[in-house]
Amino acid sequence: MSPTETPKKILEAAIRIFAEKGLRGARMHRIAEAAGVNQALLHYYFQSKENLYKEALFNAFSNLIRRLAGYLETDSSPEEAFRNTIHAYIDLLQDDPALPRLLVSETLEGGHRLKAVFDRIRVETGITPPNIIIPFVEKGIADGRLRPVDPMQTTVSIIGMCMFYFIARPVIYHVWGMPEDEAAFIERRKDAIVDLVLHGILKPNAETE
Amino acid sequence: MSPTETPKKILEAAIRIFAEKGLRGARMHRIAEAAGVNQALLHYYFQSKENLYKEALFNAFSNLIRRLAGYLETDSSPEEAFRNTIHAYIDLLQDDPALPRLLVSETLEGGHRLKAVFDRIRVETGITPPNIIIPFVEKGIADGRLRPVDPMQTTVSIIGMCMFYFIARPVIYHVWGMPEDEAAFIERRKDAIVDLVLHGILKPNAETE
DNA sequence: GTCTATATCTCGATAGAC
DNA sequence: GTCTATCGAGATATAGAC
Repeated sequence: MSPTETPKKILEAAIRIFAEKGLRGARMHRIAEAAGVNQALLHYYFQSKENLYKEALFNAFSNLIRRLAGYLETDSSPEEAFRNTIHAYIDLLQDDPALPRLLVSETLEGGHRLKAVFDRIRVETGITPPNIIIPFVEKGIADGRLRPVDPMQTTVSIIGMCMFYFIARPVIYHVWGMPEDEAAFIERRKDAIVDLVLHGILKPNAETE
Repeated sequence: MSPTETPKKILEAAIRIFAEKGLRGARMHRIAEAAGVNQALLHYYFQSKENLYKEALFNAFSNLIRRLAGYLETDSSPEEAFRNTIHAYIDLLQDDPALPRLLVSETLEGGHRLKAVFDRIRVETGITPPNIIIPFVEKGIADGRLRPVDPMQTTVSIIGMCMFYFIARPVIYHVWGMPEDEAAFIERRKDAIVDLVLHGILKPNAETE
């Protein structure tokens, strides 16, 4: 295979395995196996497990942030902006189940590596990840279409509702049973979040417009 | 020390360390150290790390569920019921930071042990954990005070908003800075969730009553 | 019941041939 | 660049004295 393919394959396998098992649960020989290469090559290209993990985090998240920022270049109404944001967020998480798992397992480790990753994303792309939503809330309040809610708390609530499903999925399925059709379940999840958020923060007289 | 004290101290230390480091990150000798006992005693009382972990999960969660069920024995208005539930939930998580970390780290491991724990809680206490919220939603809809929302989706949203803060705390603090006063921050978090939920699901004409 | 000492195993990392 | 072979650290678990 072409020489530059090997580190790429290692990185892809690493993202998958780290997402599945977490930093401490992941095994270097499993990553090598998944990438179809020898274990010694992981160290040849990435030196240590720690460093491979950091590279995996950066790759996974810079990808997400870039794609999310693309969805949000819109100056439509608050209704449309929130609907689009929530749909985009859930679609991205659904496309790539590694992301919420990586985020959560790294957060449990203390989050300091994620801090470095966000800083690197900010430097390389100019985007400050969670500040994607806040301007929409502030603008909506200034325009008098949203009630005067706390923009930051609203952001945490929206991201929390979107992510929590992907984090707690095994537990949710155990409690209420595995849905017959998971795609349909996720569509209902989107609608429920959009419904709750719009009724929750739009000014009542603006809701029907 | 009294003989029955030792396993109790081990269990308390185990809950703390497993919550901090996760199953794979936790070290038996650290648990022994935190409990102030010899490492061999962990195996004397609990046989294996796996078994100690299961006992830790059961103890932590049966405690939470019992306390939460206590808060909810009320037949007040939907406004009060939701306010009380959200406040109670966040208070419990704040009192015991181990809980959300245990929940999440176990979910990342696949959640099958948590499944067994929930089953055991149901058998021993008669409570089905997440079904605590659903009856309130159903009753509110039947009474015509809530919009016809999906009770299960609403439950997932509420629990998600409450738990997500405790899961993502290190990341939130990195992005927006550590709050000067965390207790005040958490109070604002409660108010924001109550505000969003009540405006989000109460029937408009019922909101002002 | 509680301790010390140690067996056994697994993993990350590296040396060195090709 | 890629492989085989292996080192050495650190982990769980147990044997056996007290």
